[in-house]
Amino acid sequence: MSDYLARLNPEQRLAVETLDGPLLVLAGAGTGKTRVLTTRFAHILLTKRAWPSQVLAVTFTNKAAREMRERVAAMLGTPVEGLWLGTFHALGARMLRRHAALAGLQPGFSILDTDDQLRLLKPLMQQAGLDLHRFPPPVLMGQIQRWKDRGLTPSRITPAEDTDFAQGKARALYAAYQERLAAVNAVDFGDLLLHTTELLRTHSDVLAAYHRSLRYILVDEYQDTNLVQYLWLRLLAQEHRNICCVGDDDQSIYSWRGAEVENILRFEQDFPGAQVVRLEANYRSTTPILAAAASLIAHNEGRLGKTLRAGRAESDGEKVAVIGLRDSDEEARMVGLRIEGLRSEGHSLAEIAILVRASFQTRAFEERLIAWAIPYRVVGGLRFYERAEIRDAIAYLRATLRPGDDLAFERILNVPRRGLGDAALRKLHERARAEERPLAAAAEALHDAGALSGRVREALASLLGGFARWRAVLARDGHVVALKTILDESGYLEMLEKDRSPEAPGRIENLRELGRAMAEFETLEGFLDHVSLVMENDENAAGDRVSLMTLHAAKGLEFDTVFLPGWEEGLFPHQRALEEAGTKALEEERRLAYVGLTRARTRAIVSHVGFRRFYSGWQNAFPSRFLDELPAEAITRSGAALLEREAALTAAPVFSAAFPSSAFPSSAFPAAARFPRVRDVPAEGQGEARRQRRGTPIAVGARVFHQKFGYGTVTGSDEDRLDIEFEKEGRKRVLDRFVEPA
DNA sequence: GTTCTTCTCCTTTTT
DNA sequence: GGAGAAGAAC
Repeated sequence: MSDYLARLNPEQRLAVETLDGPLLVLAGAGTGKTRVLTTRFAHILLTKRAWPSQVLAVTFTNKAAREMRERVAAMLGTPVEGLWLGTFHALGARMLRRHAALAGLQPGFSILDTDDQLRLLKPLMQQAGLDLHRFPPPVLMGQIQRWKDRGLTPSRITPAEDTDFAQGKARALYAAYQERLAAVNAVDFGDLLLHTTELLRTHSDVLAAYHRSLRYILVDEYQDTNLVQYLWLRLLAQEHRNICCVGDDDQSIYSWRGAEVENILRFEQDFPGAQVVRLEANYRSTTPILAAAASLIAHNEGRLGKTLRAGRAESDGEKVAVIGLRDSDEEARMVGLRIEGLRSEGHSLAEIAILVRASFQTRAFEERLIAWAIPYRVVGGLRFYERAEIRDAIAYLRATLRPGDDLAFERILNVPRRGLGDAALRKLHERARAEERPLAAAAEALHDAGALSGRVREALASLLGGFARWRAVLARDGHVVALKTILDESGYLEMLEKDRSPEAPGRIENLRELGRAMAEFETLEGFLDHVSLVMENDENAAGDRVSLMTLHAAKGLEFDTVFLPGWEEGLFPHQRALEEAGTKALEEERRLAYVGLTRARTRAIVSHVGFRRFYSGWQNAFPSRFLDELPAEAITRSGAALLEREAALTAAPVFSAAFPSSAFPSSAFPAAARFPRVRDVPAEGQGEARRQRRGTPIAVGARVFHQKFGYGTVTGSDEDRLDIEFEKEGRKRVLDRFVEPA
């Protein structure tokens, strides 16, 4: 027996050695999921069942892909080339480049970011005569994305599915959007899988070729796949059926991004004859932490069912601490103090994490950690390539490389400011549309025709001249030199150098970093793909620092000590989940709590507060229902009684709509039943004066007078606002106290 | 065309 | 509270 197999427990070994036919590995938190995946991969190669190029291994994050690549290489003792290993999107992009023509694209297509997508969509919506205030482009973009997540091309959408947006205009706009994308030779993230799946569906020869070459399929985090990813996998696996999906239905936390837990729940029906292996021995956490997590998640229905059992020898340990505090400032202080304590006991800061529900919570902790000089890093947030200066630089490169890349051209047309504003852009668009040419070509034509005023003409000439030069530099000296030249000659660098804001030096440094990153690529094309698909922001990655991140970002990580602040109704579970009908959203929140607890190896500290800083003011809060779902024997509670008394003493009878009563089933929270839910704490009561003004309510349809706008008719109302159709001024929304009955 | 002011919004965000 | 967008004023 090879020694890499000997290192596995029996269930892990079964998961590695069951190579023929469909296999679902249900891997609970901390049960060695990554080890199983990488060992299985290496096992396939070492037993010569397939060549590296015949295995498809797919993950969700670049990090997971990188880790798998490294660990497989380590097991084989040699770096492996030619693997189909990567994220869904990276692999989709790779396939799509191979068969671009079949999807109506050229192989050099661009991959758009969110900004670009909206820039493309907006004008289409305007052309359709939509009021962009009533119908915000991001909402439509979201609808289109959801369709793409479900593998729906415009032609597959039925009218019945197109009722949510602007009286059924979404489908047509989606079709127009796809046409525009093709016209500028671009795709968005969703397209990487949508086009590829569509292509495999309709070109049996292409599909057959992949069936011949890809003999084994490995899928990580299967519970997070959406429908189009599922379809893609099923198409690729349908011939040989050697598909192994690893996942945990209890850790499905991305349904809002289109993930369908049903994929994992349905696996045995989708792949008849599938075998299922459960990994239940947890090697990560202590008994109390496991008990707390297990008891919590047991409140969810519709699970595939796993029971984590302690796999560690020294698995006894500290109970989970549940701490109630007065307010969120005190919570931050408590966390900071405890971190200080751990540090002085010699614990490494890198083994400590603060996991929050919503990103705004990080700020309070950051302030505290800064004040006490505790090094920390915020994980997540803006990725490197999402920064404005990086996107600008890339837009310059794209526009240089691809003269037809309208979106890139438009992005930098007036960055830095060169007097080419909206008016000039509109002209370019008109010309471009009339002649069906790219913006840059239209610009050239307009310029040559002498149809522009002096200033605009000069600015445009200089920019177009720049592109011509930069193209030559790119061809002659390569992309790194081209970037430097562009940043210099376009005035972009100068703009940043003149910028006195505190961010400016960092931006310049980011651009240098971009140059360094580019140097690692042979071609600009290769680099551009890398930057939109793979590049991440790993500054601050090194060093002994506390990690601060959202629960979502923490999935897959583990720490000795985990702080879980903000376990309060309305925050966690989040208000939106509470308002939703049914229990689906609430169960996802619970899974998020489960993910949080199971990140901890030896110490978990859960906290909740009575008053939380919220936007400008304060809101009072009540302990999360999840706290009641933790078993008494696995936790120690402190501070809760104090908290309740405090709430009783200070609560005032002001009701706010922010936390509807449905959030607080009185059975679960006696305190909540007795006391009002939410109030503004800042006592000096500025809030009151406003509220008392409610005199005679003004009904819809009433004729009213407004000091500034004159006479009008009320067409609608919302809280203390009235929508009024004014005779002179048109429709406006005003505060009710400024109008009087006419 | 740029700059100042006002209004509006505020969960999570693997690629 | 604070960011970002839209509108008004320059």
